[in-house]
Amino acid sequence: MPIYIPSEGKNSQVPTHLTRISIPHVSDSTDSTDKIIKGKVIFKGPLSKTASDSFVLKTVIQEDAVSENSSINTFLYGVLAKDFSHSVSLEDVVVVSGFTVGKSPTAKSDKRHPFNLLLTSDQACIYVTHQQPPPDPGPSSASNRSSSLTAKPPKHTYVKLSDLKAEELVNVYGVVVFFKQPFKSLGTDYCSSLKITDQSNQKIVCTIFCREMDDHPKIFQIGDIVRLHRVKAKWFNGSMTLISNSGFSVVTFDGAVGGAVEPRSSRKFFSFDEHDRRRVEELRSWAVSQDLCSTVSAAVPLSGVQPKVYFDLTCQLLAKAPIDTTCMLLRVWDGTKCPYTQSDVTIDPDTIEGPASFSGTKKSFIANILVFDNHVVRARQLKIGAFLRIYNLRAVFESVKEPGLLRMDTDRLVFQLNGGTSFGKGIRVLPESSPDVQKLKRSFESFSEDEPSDSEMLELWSTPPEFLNDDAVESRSERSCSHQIQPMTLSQLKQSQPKGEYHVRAQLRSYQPHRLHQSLKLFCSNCSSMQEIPNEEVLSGIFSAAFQDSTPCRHPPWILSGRVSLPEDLAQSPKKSMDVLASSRLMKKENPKEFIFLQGFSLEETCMLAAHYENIVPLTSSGGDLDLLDLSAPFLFRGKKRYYGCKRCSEASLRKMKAVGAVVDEKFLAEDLGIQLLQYVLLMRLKLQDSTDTLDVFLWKDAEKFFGVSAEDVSATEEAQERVQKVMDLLCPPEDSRDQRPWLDLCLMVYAVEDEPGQSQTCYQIINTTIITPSTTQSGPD
DNA sequence: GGTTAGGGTTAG
Repeated sequence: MPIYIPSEGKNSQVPTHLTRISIPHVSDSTDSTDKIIKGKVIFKGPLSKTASDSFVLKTVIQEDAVSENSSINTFLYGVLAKDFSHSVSLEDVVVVSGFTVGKSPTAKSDKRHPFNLLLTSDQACIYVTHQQPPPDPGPSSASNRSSSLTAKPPKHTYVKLSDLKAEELVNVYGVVVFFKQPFKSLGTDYCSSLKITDQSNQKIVCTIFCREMDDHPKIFQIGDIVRLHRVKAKWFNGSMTLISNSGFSVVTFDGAVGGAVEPRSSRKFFSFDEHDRRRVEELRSWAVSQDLCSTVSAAVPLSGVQPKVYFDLTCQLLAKAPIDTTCMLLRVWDGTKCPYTQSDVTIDPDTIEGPASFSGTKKSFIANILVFDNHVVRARQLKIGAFLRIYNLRAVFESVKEPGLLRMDTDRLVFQLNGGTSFGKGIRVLPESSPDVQKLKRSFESFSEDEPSDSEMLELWSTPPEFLNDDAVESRSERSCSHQIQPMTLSQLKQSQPKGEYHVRAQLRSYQPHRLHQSLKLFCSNCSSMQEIPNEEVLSGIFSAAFQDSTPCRHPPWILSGRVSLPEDLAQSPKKSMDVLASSRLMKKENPKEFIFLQGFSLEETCMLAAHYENIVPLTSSGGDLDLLDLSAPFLFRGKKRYYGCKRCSEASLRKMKAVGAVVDEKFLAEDLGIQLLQYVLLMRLKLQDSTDTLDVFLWKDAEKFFGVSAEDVSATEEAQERVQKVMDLLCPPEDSRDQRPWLDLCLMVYAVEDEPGQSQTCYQIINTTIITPSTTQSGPD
C-alpha cells in the first residue's frame, strides 16, 4: 500500500533513514533517493479517470504559508490517486517519498513553485497525519459523484487516439497541441487544421471542413481541449488522420486545470453532461503533467517582444487603416510598453477607422501591426475595440531604401503578420468572457487611472458613453425633425436595421471634397443624375467655338437686332460695340436691359455683360438657324449666376420659345425653351466619429439646411462660399485636435442603394440638421 | 452530395 494512514491518535511511521527536503529547495536537480517532502494539503482536486481506466488527481501541499515557493503542485497517478482521494482531506499533513520532479508549466499563472511533484503508484509513498476525521462520503464527495455517473451511462462513446482505425467514423476527445484558425479553402468551405493528443500519447492531425466559420473549433490557445463528433479516421502519408464527416460538430474547452468547464460551441443545443466535465478535467490534469501546454508561452506581452522572434499577442484593436490591397495597419495595445522604438507608419488620416492619433504617452503603448495578404480580409471585418489574439506575429526592424543607398535596417521596430497560415498565423477575436480579455481590461483600468485626463482610451474599451443624454456637452447643431428618438452610438447604428431615421451624437473627423467648390454639383430632378459643373476652360472653348461660326443665319421673326456700345469695363475687348438680339416678346419698354440674346461673344465678354443685363441667353448659329448653345454651357446668365439644362432630359430649341408670361426667371425661361433645368446642390461625404466607431455619411438633400445657405448662392457669391468654409472649419478645425471638435446632434437617414441588381448597400445621409455658428444669425436658403 | 487540405515562416 503506498498510502500509510495511522490509526487514530498516532502519527504515521515514516522510516527514519529518510531525510527531509524543504519545499522551496525542490528543483529538477533534486535527487529524491531517500528523501521526503512534508506539507499540509491546501488543495485537493477531483479524482479523474483517464482513458486507460487509470486515475489522476491534483493536490497542492504547502510547507508554511509565509516563505516563497512553499506551495507545490503535486500530481498523483493510478491507485495512489484513488486512495488519496478517499482517505486524505484538506489540512492533513502528508509526507511523500519516491517522487519525481517536473517543471511546473503553470508557475507563472498560479504563482506557485516553479516545479511540481509527480507521484506514481509503483514508486511513491505517502504518509498521512490526519488533522480531521476521515471524510464522510456525503453528497458532494468524489465517491458519490462516481456512483451518480454509473447511474447515467454516457451518451456518446469516445475512441482513444491510439485506437483509431482507417475509415471508421468516431468521436474523440483531445488536447490541442497545434492549430490553425479557419482559412478559406479552394472548395466551398473554410478549413481548420489542428493536431490533438490524449493520454495514449498519439498525436493526430485533424482537418475540419465547415462552410460556416462559427462551426469551426473555437480554439484560442494550445492546451485547449476539443471534443470532436463524427470525424472519420483516414490513413494519409503514413499517419492516421481525422477528417470531419457529415454531421460533424465540435465543442471546445479551455485547458486550464481548475478553471470552469465552459463549452464553446456555435450550437444552441449540444450534449454536455457530467461525463464530459470529467473527461475535460482528466485531460487537463494529464496535459499539465505532460508539460503539453508549455508552448502557450508563445503568448508574449508587448513589453516582452524580441526582434525576429515569432509570438502570439493578446491585445485590443484601437484603430485600423488600409495601406494597400495586400496590407492593412492595425493599431493595438495590451497595456504594456514595447521597449523598442516603433516605426512611424504614416497613413492618410481620412482612411483611419478609430482615433487618428494618440497623445504622447498613449502613443508609446501602441503597436503598429502590418497584416498582409490573406489576413487583410479578416482584418477588414474587425471592429474597433475588439479584443484579439494574433498568432505567430513577428517584430522586425524596419528596413529603408534611400535612393542611391543600399537597403538598411533602422532601429525602429514594426510588427508583421506575414501572409499564409503556416505555424497557425492568423487573427482571432476573443470573447469578452475570456480570462485573457478580463486580464487586459484590468490592466487598461490601472492605465486610465494613471492618466484620467485622457478619455480617449477609456472610451474605447468601455461601453457606450454616458453623455448621450447629457446636455452638459454642448452641441453645435440643432435638429429640426419632428420625431423624438433617443440618440444611439455609431456602432449601434451600424448594427441596426437599415432604413429609417435615427439620431446620433458625433464629431466630424474629416470630409470630402476638401476643396469646397468641388462639392457643388448639378442635379437633374427628372432623371436624378448628378453632374459636375463644367470648368471655365471647357466653357470658354464652347463659347469660342460658337462665335467662330459667323455665317449669317435665319432669325425667328420675333427677334430684334440692335447694336449697342460696349460698356467701359470691356474696353480691352477688340470690339467697341456689339450686336445684340432681343425678343419682341420679352422686351419691356420700361426695362430694356432686362433680357437680351447674345451671339458671337466670348465667355469672358458674356460675363462682363452679365453685370449690365439682367438676363443673358447666349446663342449660336446652327445649320443656318439661330439656336441655343450646346447644353454643356449655361443657357442663362443672371448676374453672377449661371443656369444649366440637363442634356439628357431637355429638348431645347429657340424656336419653341413662346415667352408667355410676364416674369423672366430661370424656371420660366427653361420651360419656355424646352429645357429641363438643373438644380445646384451641395454634395459632401463626411466621416463622423464617436467613442464607439466611425461612420461615412452623405450630406446632400438637406445640405442647404445644414449650412444655412443655398447651393445656388454658393455657386455665385463669395459670402455664401465663406459661410460653408466657416462651418466646415468650425466642425473640423484644421489643427488635428479632437477635443476642439464640437459635438453634433444629428438626424440621419439610413437607406439602401442598389449599385448593381441585387447588390444593395446601406447609405447614411444627414437630414433635418442645422449647424449653429457662434456669431451669425441663421439665414435659411431662399 | 462531393470538394476543399494534408501544420513547419520570403518580404512587404
